[in-house]
Amino acid sequence: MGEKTFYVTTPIFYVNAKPHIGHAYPTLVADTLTRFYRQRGVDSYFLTGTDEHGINIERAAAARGVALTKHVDEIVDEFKTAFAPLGIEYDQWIRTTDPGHEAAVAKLWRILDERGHIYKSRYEGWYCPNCNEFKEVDEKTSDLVCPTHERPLERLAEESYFFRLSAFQEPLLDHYAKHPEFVQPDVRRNEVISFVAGGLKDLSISRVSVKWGIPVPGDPKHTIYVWFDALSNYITALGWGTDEHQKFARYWPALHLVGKDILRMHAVYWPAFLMGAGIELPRTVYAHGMLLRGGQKMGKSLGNAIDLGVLKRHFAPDLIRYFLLREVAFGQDGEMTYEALIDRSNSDLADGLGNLASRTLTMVRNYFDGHPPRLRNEEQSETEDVSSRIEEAKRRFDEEFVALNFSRGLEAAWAGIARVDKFITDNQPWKLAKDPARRAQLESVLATAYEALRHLVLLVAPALPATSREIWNQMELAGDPLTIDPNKAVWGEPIEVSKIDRISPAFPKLDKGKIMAEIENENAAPVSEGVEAEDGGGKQAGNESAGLQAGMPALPEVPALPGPPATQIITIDDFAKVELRAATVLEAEKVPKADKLLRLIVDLGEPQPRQILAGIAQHYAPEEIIGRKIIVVANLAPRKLRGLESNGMLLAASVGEDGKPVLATFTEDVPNGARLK
RNA sequence: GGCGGCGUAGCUCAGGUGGUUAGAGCGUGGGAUUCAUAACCCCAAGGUCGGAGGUUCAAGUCCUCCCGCCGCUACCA
Repeated sequence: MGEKTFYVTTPIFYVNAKPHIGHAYPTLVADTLTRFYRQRGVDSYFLTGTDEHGINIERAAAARGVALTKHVDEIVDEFKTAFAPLGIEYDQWIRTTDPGHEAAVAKLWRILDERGHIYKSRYEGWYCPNCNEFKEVDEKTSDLVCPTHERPLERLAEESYFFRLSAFQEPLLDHYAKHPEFVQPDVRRNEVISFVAGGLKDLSISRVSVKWGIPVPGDPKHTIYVWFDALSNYITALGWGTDEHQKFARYWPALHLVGKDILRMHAVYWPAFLMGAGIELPRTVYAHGMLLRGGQKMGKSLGNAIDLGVLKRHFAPDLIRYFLLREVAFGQDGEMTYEALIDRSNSDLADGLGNLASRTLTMVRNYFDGHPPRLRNEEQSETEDVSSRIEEAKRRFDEEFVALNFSRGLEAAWAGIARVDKFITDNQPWKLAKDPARRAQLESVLATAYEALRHLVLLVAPALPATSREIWNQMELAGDPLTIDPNKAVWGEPIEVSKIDRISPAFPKLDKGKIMAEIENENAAPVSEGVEAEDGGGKQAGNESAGLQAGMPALPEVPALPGPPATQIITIDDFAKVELRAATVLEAEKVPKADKLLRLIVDLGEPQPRQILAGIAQHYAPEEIIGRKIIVVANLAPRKLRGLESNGMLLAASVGEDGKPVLATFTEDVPNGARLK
């Protein structure tokens, strides 16, 4: 290990959703990495936590009729409770409501202000409370819903402080160029560079209409933008900006694990803030992929979410962790299904590592009365290959884990396991055991197998902390495998061992049919356990990047209370302003050079047919829409799109993940121009 | 539309700077074995390496075009 210290962070989780596998994923990875470095003697620190400010939290608490602090406390507890059984051992759980954090964020603000990176202006535009982001939408034509959430946007016209993000375009590009490791994987770096090269606008970093947050220093009617608040956690947690900044000096800069959906905040905004304040940038922002099911993001609306509650009831924590590390290429999207989980468990863990331990220990117990034979220095050309393969596995494992290629690292370890299995089969110790004359050979074979297993268990310990300890104990070895550096374990060195007697499978074989049936039963009759619920609405349930509020769904239904007011209530007068009319499509054609646009000529019962444009070209061919009866918003302000004027908007349902449009129509004949009310 | 990436055995994927019979794991089929969680070990698929051209003595591996996916971004809804 070259590094002197290691500091890893997960996104901090936005407390308006229940914990789910999407939160657990980067957290398990961070935990594994921390164990990996720590096992190798690197001074390591693992930070996770919760993001608790913002308008959404404010509203959710209000909807529940609960005090804000009580509300967030309860949800934080839920997160901690959900993570505990997964074997996650973080060093610190930061909360953005921690007083120390709030003070340090204010300090960061003051520094940026003093250095001239902040100015006061006025913001007018549309805001998505789910993203906590301002959206650029065209109000004349838009539905005014957030493109990622399909939730209504909110109109904001208020005084706001701005961060001079635009001034950091060149410094950022320069940094990306000089530090290719700063944004990973490469694909993501390309995206970030392309985004920044496209020009940066100054960033609104305060809100006056939000109270639940950190006040702007010197201007308390403003509240600091939640992302500014949240991102700062990575340094405030270490005591930056306070008298207690030893950890900051010791551990910064960090490896930030983030979901690819919140990459921009981490790879553009965050380093710009830090540059502005003259603080060293993170070492790496690594964007991991999303967990998929059936090729699609997990989500309740699709009914395909993998549920933490179900996972915990049926599968061991080590298996969940191993699966995510081994099956999913970190940095790429990955499929996660219960079936695949069971298959991995059976083939890799039960038949692989588990069975190797089992057969080795059983023979030691049966042939050597439980006392593992040790290697002798005599000729053992046959075993030399085994030891060199194990060393190779160790070397590759470390190389890949440092590069965050967990899947490949584990592959290397398993190649080592296969080599030992083959060695045992080739040498047939069960036959040697029947011939007293070949006792020495038997000893050599089992000593080699046992020694190889010792090294392999050490190697995989960060990925299988609980079960590696279990196997280690069954091997009757002294100490804790998670505190022994595999690279310092010497082949054949003297070790402390006691008599082996209790042997039991560390990874019992899983009955796929049975487990799948059980899971299906549960899905049919959902068990009410807090941690498993996804949100009630929106398309973005389960899988969004853990935390930092990138599209976290709103709080799930609270018992005995109606759901939070995700939609604005309007009066009948508001509705009356909208003039909906029946119409018939007379002509339709694709608009050149536009992916989604169809140009329609519609009969609204008016003297002249109208031209309207509709963004449905990806789902409706012009010919299949001609002649259809549709519903049009007739009094929408005219709008030019692609140089063509649109005089109205057709109505369509937005269905599914990608908002596929389905045209609204009538089942009975309706004259053109008939008003809907 | 712009930028980036992908498309290799049933499935998931490896295949720096072009060069022997294109690989691995899983699944499947056959064999061998019995120490072990019916596990392990051995053998097998004969895959137009998305399609079409081109460069080259030689191309999954370079170039051009096309098709199909995906991401970011713009436009749009």
